[in-house]
Amino acid sequence: MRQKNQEKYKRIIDAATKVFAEKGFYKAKVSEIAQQAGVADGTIYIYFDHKDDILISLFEEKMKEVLNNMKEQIRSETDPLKKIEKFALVHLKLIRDNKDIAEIIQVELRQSSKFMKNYHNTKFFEYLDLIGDIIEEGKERGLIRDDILPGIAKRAFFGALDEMSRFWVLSKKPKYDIETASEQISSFFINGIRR
Amino acid sequence: MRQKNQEKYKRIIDAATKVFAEKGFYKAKVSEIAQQAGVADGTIYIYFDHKDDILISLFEEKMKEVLNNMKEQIRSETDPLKKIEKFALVHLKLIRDNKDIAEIIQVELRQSSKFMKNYHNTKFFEYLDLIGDIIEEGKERGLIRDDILPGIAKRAFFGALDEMSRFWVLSKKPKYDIETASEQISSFFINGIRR
DNA sequence: CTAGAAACTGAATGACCATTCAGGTTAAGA
DNA sequence: TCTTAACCTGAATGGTCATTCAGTTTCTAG
Repeated sequence: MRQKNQEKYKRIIDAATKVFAEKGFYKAKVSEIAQQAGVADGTIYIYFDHKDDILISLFEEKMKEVLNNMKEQIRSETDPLKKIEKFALVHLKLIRDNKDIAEIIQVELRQSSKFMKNYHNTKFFEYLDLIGDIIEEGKERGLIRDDILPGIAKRAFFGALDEMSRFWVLSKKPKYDIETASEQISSFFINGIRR
Repeated sequence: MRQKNQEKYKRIIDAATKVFAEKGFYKAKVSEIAQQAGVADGTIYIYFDHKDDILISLFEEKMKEVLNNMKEQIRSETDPLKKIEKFALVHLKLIRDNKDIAEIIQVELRQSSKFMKNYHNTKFFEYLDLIGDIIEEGKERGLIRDDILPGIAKRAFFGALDEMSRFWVLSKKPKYDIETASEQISSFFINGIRR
């Protein structure tokens, strides 16, 4: 089923991305997703069990991409501090180039914790851990202060980037460009934690 | 009306705080808020126009408190860098002591942009600006680097704190205590931006 | 104490939409 | 060409609330 017509599955996911981003999960109508995807309402239920299931699948798909992409990009740097810079830049570029995904991650990621008490967003934690690992590495190499707690630092760094994204996603006219913001944020952070 | 029985108005707001925090805005039933507040369903509509209106009023009320409280606490410090430390501590304490409010600000603040395209959360921007102002002051006094852009820095700092809050709000067993987290975060940030 | 207004109540209404399913279409193999 | 299983369709169903409002209670002022 999800094998026969993978193309249709993707089309629904993409339609959902667009509709969820625009209206938010609860205001989005399944029929609108169907229309956007060019299929009948009922067809959605051949590919997904519930409306919830669409959102969850969407997350999984998109986060997988994001995660792989980020890993790839980070790999090219060897210096942990450079990796942090790279992370910031890639993250913000991702936001700029994929507003829809950004908006969903922004808004629905929060929602989802409540929305599905059981659904644990593993991929998101993996993403956070990319930062954690870089910090660990930096500590081992003596580039980062010993007293830094990676569990806090990774969240602080992600949070900083994420809040900046929110600003972009919500405002019409971006006030700062990606490069400036990513430089500033990684500079605060690197100066803040380096030895 | 909102004058006659201000006590009932508050009771509804408090009930809504509890219910929204637990279920999220969309899954929260007006009838449940009514029950929680000990009034009839219809009574809600004497005090509020729509369900939306409850959420917005709730924001206004709570943010007013938060804002005043923060201003008060900050005032006692004179050194901008100390103010930043204080801000972090007060913010995180607030989260710890008001999980319900925290959860709503966390989740619904995001939602609200989409949820009411027109509603501009002034109070939230005021809150952000508290940080912006501290940074400006620090720059003027030569304590903070000239190249720091307060518009970015304030968001980065808030984002860091906010992401940490999210972690607490969502996880059962807080891994770090407020004091540690606030020290770490303000230390990254202060070292990151100081001259 | 009494009339009228203001508040309050909660059952009834009606809109909205996720989900279903009876019937149609497509495609592949014989 | 025929069969039939897999797919797809979209109108109909049913459940869920937000919101209303006719009726009741409480308050106020004269």
